[in-house]
Amino acid sequence: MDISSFGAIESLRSSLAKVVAIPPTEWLAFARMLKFRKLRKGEVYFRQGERFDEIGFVVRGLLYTYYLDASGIETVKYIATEGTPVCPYAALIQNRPSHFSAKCLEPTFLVVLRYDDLLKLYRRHVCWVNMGRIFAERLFILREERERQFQTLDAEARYQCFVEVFGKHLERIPQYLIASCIGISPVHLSRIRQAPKESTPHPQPRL
Amino acid sequence: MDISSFGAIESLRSSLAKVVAIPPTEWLAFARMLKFRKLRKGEVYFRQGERFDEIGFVVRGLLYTYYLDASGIETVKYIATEGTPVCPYAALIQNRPSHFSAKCLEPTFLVVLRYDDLLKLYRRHVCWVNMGRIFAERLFILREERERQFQTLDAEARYQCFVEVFGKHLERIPQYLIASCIGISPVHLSRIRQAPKESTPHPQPRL
DNA sequence: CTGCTTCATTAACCTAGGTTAAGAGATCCG
DNA sequence: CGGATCTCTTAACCTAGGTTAATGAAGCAG
Repeated sequence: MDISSFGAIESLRSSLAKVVAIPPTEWLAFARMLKFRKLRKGEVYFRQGERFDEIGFVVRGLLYTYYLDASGIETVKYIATEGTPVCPYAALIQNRPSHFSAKCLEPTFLVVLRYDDLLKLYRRHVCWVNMGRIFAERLFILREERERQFQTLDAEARYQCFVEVFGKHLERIPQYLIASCIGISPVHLSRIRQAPKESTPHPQPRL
Repeated sequence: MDISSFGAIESLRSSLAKVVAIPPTEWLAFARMLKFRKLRKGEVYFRQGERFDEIGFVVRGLLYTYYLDASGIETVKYIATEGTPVCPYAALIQNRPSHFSAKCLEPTFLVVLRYDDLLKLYRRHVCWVNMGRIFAERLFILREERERQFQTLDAEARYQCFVEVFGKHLERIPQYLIASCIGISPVHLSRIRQAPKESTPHPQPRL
């Protein structure tokens, strides 16, 4: 555990405390379970088809998760930014190999909790079960919303949604990965960005 | 509570007992909270844009959930069959109006629990929090899988997935709703069913 | 039985978005 | 500095799937 870990744990503590109240002893037990990972740009954090038993929280850096098809083509599943968890959650729950991979877009620092340890926490104290429930609920909401976008929106509207969510990080993510993430070709995304059909005739960009 | 309710509660009990162990007193408290709904074919169970505070379990019958767009066009979100829950879960969690509606395809009988009561159960006993967590996890897995299908599969492959999940109920669901549910036009679904491009040259249908 | 309505099929035509390919800036590196 | 390598853009062309519309089958009311 290097010196930078302390700040990371503190920031994690304050964001978890907003979700449920955690008694001090529980917090200590939790903090003792945490580990850390430093990953280089381009490094794979976990791999499709393999078992993986960690939940990572992004402290610094940026990752993307992706499906790999039979011919080796990557399809971006989602982007993980600072403050968000990154793990093959469905695979952990079901104790199966992950059906997607995760790779760093930047040098990345993660705080990690083993899934085994999370299960131990569930048995220790209700607060962790509530935490787990609330996290699962939030992930559910995220997935349902994205499902809705794919089912009901066209390419341009999906791009607008992407910008709403990842606007602050747009310049850190290559455009061809954004395209893949919203399910279109990089060529088409370029067209969209070039000539947005003005739905609401939006005000001039302020200088 | 009519006579048919007892069988319904018993079947609910046995399916919940498979998820977590429920102490007898807790089961009683739960059972006392349950209510029942009988809906006619075509009747709307809950409506997009309105608050709704029940979780329904389908005992008998069939419903579909759907988004309604600005021009009044329905897009089928999903199908709820016997033994599955039906509720605007994201809306309940966030205490907001539902962003989709639910309508019966057949005369339907539901066992219902008020969301308020579920929150009370969470405060009563850990078993309910675990139940809530596990339900949220399962719903998450379902939504994530469907998101993946929309992002990575073409129309025909999505139809195959639909058949895998709802095969037993295919004949109860009109084809144009199936088409909408997998995000294609009814015309195209008809084309797919007419001429499936043989991926694996499947064996002759046995007689 | 007849007429009405609802759903599936089929064909003709159309469009959103994919594919391929050819530059043009960047960025990096020797 | 000059070349590689990446990424984005643009244009030409192509295709999966949408739209419209006509026809037919099946259910149902009277």
